[in-house]
Amino acid sequence: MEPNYVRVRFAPSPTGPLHIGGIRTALYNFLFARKNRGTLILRIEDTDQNRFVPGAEEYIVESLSWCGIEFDEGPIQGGPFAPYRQSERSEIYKEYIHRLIRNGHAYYAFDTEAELETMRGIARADGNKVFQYDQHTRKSLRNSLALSESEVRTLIESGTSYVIRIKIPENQHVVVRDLIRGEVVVNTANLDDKVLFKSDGLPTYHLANVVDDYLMKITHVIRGEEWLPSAPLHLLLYRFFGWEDIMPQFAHLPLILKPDGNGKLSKRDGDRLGFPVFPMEWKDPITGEIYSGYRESGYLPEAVINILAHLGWNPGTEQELFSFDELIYHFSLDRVGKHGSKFDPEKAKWFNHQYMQRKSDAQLSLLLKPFLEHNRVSSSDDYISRVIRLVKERAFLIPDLWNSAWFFFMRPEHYDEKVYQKIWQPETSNWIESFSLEIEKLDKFNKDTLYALVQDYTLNTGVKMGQLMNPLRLLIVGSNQGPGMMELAEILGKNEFLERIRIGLKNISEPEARQ
RNA sequence: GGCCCGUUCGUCUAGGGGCUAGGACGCCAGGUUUUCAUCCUGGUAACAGGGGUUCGAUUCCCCUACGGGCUACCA
Repeated sequence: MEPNYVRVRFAPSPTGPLHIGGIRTALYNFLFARKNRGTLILRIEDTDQNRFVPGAEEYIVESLSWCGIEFDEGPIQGGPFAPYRQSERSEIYKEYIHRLIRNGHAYYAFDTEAELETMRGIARADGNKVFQYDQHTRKSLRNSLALSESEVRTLIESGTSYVIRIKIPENQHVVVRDLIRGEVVVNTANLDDKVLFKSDGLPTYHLANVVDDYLMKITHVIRGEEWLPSAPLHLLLYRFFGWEDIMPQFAHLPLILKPDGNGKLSKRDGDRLGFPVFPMEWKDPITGEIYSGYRESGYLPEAVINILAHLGWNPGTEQELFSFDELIYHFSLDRVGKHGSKFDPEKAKWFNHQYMQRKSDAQLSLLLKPFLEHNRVSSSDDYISRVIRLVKERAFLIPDLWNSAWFFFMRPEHYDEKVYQKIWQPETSNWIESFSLEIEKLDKFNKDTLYALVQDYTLNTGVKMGQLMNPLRLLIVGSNQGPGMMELAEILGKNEFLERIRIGLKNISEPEARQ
């Protein structure tokens, strides 16, 4: 492997669906890898069997793939450092944890959950303090540092369950160099003796992460800011293993925050505030709850990627819209900000609108077709393209394509009551009737001939443009919406146009035909 | 509570010792349009506060306030 080769990993835990914060972390890793012609690895961190959620790993893989984030190594594609699922690597961690014990950097702790809970209670009672298992308290607890060697041996041999904790050194300054934040200095007096190895025989995140990043030759750890507080612990582990000079560089990303109020974005925010927080719809296998996704809401993956890319990073120019390749070209860790950003659902929609406009008519037609099928209507490709051309600029999300074009494929089933009340006058029916008689006489029916006809009619009768056109629209589409009448009429064709007028005129006076 | 990180328009952000503090979303007002949208033009709006350093600080330093993260045999 070349000395400056970049290897990064995205390491989710399959405890549920990945929300857009996780997607963004994956995206930045992806962009960084591609930018530096490096390797991107997917590693599944499933060392907590209690939090395993069926379907979560598949969900993660599929949503990343929907976003266009492809991995070079991982559980599916394999690779030289397989396996890429931590649950399949448990033997490896045992070897390393014992190395730490032999070197005096880790120790056995036999304290039960109940005992620790008691300690927490005592600390709380004493001025609302928080109990910490650390250099100040470990000597009075049940562990191999406080107990005699024979006591420890007896405990282990009798099958007493234990965890293995790191022995944090006393009063040292640990300096973590972060690509985004600069130097972060922490005194070990504030660090606790984190559990490295659980009583179930599996490592915790801290150990597994460091060991795997080392074994997989990771060069840069790009992860969320929630990991910054444990970075000193990780650095200490690298040091104890003797890997400090080859350990990866760290980059802790600022978090994505709720649009309203405070705190980091969480899974419930989406449906509470009316926007998706997940890339794809997710059904909770236990509660059956459904969380909406960007894909199902009608966002384009390239728009989602762009939205996410700009949440925390900016190119330093005024360019806002990027293709995937442009993103790769421009991306750089030193243009990632330090502070969290609130997610703005409105701007997300605007981004999607921009990307919709950049699609070709053929591409948009493809996006419209499922709606046609769903409504059991069909049309020629040419007809669909003409419709698309007329309505595309109104589409912010994919379903808007159908919502603003359905009347090209179906007749209205009812007429908007409010619009009717507003525009329908006693004379209206007569005007429309006489006007449609004129239309019938038309040899060539298109937007130009129709417009000329309208001009003549209004001129000759004194009926105002709006007095004719608005009611006409109501009869044709059932509301006051839609593209220009002439274009609309031309696409519909003379027969369909007149037919809708006939049906409409017959029905609209019936109150039950209006809604 | 403790430790750590952060703070430019409502939001996403650019900028950086001397600028009319720039852009985008939103919002408001005009224009285009027979409608609703789109679109175009314009407008509104920000350097958290207090001390330093300096000829000069929004920019550098300190303090405070506020916000965020972490504080599990979860990641």
